[in-house]
This record gives sequence, C-alpha cells and structure tokens, in this order.
Amino acid sequence: MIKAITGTKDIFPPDVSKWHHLENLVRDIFNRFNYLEIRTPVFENTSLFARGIGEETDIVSKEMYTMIDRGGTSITLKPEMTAGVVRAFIEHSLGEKNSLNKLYYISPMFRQERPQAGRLRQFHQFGAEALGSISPFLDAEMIEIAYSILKLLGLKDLTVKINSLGSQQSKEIYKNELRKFLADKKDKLSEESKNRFEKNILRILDSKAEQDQQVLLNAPNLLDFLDESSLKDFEIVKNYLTSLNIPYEIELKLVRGLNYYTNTIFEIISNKVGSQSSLCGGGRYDLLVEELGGKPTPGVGFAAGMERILLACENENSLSVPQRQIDIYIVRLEKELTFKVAGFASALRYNNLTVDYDYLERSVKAQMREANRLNSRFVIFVGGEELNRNEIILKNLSDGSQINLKIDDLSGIISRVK
RNA sequence: GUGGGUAUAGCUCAGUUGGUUAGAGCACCAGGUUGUGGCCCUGGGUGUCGUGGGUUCAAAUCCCACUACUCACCCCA
Repeated sequence: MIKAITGTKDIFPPDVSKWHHLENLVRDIFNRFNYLEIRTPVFENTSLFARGIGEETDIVSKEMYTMIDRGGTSITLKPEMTAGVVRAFIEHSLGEKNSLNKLYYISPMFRQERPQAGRLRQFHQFGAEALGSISPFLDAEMIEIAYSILKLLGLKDLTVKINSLGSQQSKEIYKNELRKFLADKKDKLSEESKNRFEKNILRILDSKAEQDQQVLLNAPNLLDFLDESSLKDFEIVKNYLTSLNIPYEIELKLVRGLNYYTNTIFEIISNKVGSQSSLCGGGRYDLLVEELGGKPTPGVGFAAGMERILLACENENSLSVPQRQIDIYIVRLEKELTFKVAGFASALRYNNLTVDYDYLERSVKAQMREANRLNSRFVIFVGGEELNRNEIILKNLSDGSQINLKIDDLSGIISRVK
C-alpha cells in the first residue's frame, strides 16, 4: 500500500470544517486590520532562504526540502513565509507603490524534522508582514491580531511572551558580552549549548537544560544593553498591550531561531498542546529587506501554526462544529425513475438547495436510512400514483409530516424548505 | 539525527502458561410483507494479527531485524 509521506497528514470531511472555521476567522480579522492577502510560490531558489533565514540556522542547515530541478536549479520548498514575501516585495517594488504594505498569508510550509505532537513536515501557517514602518504600534498590532484570533477560537490557556533584542549594534555588543561571560564556563554547558556557543549563542538563553540555566544564573541581561530608542519602542509595545488588556510576560530569555530579528520579538504559548507549545511567534526585522537586496525597509511580522492551534482547540474543547445538514434527499420509489430524479435534483440545486439522492439503486428503506444519516431536513418521494398525477411527496424529517405538491411547483417546495 | 513506547477488522480494543476455524462493541451491508428514517430485532466478518526471518509438532502470543506510527530530546509555528 502506498502511504502518505512521513509527517504529512490527510484532512477529512468532518475535520475540514474546523479548518474552514479557522481560515474564515483569520481572513475576517486581517480584513478588519486592513491587511491584504499575498500568495507566493511554494518553492523558491534555495539561496533566498539561505540568505534570508541564515545559513547556520537549523532550518536552513538541516531541515529544508531542497532539490535540483531538471534545469539544474537548486530549489527549496518554503520552510517559512517571510523570505518569500520580502523577495516578492523587492522584486515587484511594492515599496514604491505604497509606503506601507500590510500583508497576510495562509499557506503550507515544509520542514524535514522528526514528526511529533504539533510538528509535521508539511504544516500550515497563517501570518502577516508589515513592511515600511518602524512604528512599534505595528509590533503591538501583530501581537493584538494573533492574540485576538486565538481568543476568538475560544482558547484560554495562553501566555504572551515578549522581549526585545535591541538594534543590530546592541545585539552584537550583547552577544560579545555573553560570549565573554560563558567563555570559561563552556564545559559546564550541555552538548547542544556548546554547539550553540559557536553557531548561535543567543539560543543558549532559552535552553531547556537545567545545567545551562544554572550556568546562566548571573549572565548579563539583554535588556540592559538596549539603546534609548529600542527601550522607548519596547515601552510603547508594553503600554499598548496593557491598554488593550492583553496580558503578557516579559521573557528575558526569549530569543528566536531566525537570524533576522531585531528589537521586539514575541511568542504566544498554549499550555495545552504538549511540548510543541509555541502557537505563534514573530518580531521585527528592520534589516532583512536590505539584506536581501532591497532598499532599506523596516518590517515586522509573525507566523502562527495552524495544526498547533487546532490541537489546542481540540484539547481545550473550544471549537464546536455544527453537524452538517442537507436540505433534501430525493427518494426514488421505482428504480427506472432515476432520470426523472436526477433532473429534479438539478432544478432544486439551481435554486440554492443542497440536494442528494441515491446512486446505488438501493431500496426505499435504505434510501430513507441514508437520508437520516445525511441529516437531511426533508425527503421528497418521487414515483407511484402521485407521479401519475404529476405530484411528489415532501416529507419533513424532523416531525414526520408530509404533503403532496405538484412536481413543477418548485417555488412551493422551496418556500416550504427554506 | 538521538532516546522511549506502540503495531490484531473501517474505528476503539480483547485475545490466558504458545494449542482447533482469531473475537467484542461501534461502523458498514441486507432483511423484518406492495411505498417511509431514527429506536428495536434477525442475519452477514469486511483480517497479509505491520513486514521479513528464526525457535517449535504448533506462533497474534517467544527471539532477531526492518518499517511505520507515536511521545520526548533537538528545532520551531
């Protein structure tokens, strides 16, 4: 048997409605904040991600689906969206058309990691990128949007964590201080953190290993290195969140895996989804556009993991999906009437009714059982004496009542069903 | 990439110290008097016991390998 690729999932009818619900909510909220949708290709030149995300990050160095196409080009399935959006922004000079571009997306992403609860190789994210302004109000707005969506899904057990990495310069100064601080304690760090010391020293801060946290006890504090404008912006973000009644925690050890972040970074965590608890993460990236060859343009964005969000909804039992109904199931009383029934169904469908009938030549009893299983509101019987008089029987399945109507009296049928 | 756990029907699972033809509930199909559902009753098993080896008179059951799934590390949404 051919099976789905490891880490990919099929999504079937009853569950798809949860996805629709989430997607509709996402579109609705982004629309209210006046973000417009952008769609970019699922694959890009590998070099885009290498430059945009950072060669030394795990995503780029060991998790990308990279292949050589028949023309010899190295292409990669997108592991995240920001690089693609920024590429499109630069390529099509969006900055020239609008001084501020507020964009959102809903899209599959691909990373070849070992699957786990809340972690798949093909997964889906929604998210946003605002390109063209340094305003910290946009930073806060990102958190507000993500938080609103999660709240409107009925999620309760959420924690918003924020931090500021400062400007590129202060970030570099801090990294040097941290390197100095850790230099003589290196052998006390976990194996992973020894590695991080060379590759991505900030990530030692959020290590889960107890021994690492012991070593870090008197480590220099990131916030002490922020310059004045970073501090001021961080204050605005905090004050704005407070004014919106969005609870947050300042998490001094929050750093993020992607290299391009500066100043505000944030994450929203659910305590209900196992170890992959981060539902949403993002931050400001004022240097990325220039890094990828565009005019210097500040940006801020976030991405949210849709599988994780739905998992949290599942675990908090916060999404109630209404049972599907159809309007009419047509029961054929004699087998040779299928042509008549099909045409009748078609006429009703053109009038915006959801209509189905039997394609398996089953008995009347079996057809009735099917109508019941489909949760049909009405049944129409076609055939017999009534048909000789050009009539059908319309039966209301909820109370069992039924009346005869002329077969060409569509408006009579429709008014009773609607 | 590293660890732990699991694998029997479409689903959830039972299957004793190895012993006839591998089971239950749900789901599914048919029927319960001409053409009417849900509830009920009757009948129907729909299976490569994950795969491949090994031990044995005999393996779903014991051993080995592999694969898949799953949880955690890692990573991140």
